[in-house]
Amino acid sequence: MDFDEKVWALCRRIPRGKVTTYKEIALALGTKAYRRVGQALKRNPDAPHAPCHRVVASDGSLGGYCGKMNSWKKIALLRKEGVEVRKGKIEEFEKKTVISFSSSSS
DNA sequence: CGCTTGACACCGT
DNA sequence: AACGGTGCCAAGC
Repeated sequence: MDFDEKVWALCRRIPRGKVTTYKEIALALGTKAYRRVGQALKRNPDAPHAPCHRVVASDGSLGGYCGKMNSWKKIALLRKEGVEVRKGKIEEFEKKTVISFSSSSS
């Protein structure tokens, strides 16, 4: 289980309608390399299996996974999940940011 | 081995 | 509030 794999694993653990920050993920893995998390998702070999779009920046913004592209389709998808996005920012971000989504399931 | 870069984060101005 | 600079950890050149 590499660091990156853990990241994708966490992403898949994120409940629908909720999001998490790179920071929390990194800390959850026991590190301070927020950037490593982002790169891990970027390299994401399991893209369709890892809802990286549920991972946002600490500001509540989409970050860079699509916020700079015209791939706002993902944003629309987030809204369908229950995550309201305003101008590229998460509504009620602080309330949707799930931290200890942990591995209690299964 | 050392410098630079990177889907970030935080403090200071 | 927006912009700039610095810190974090790892990978690439």
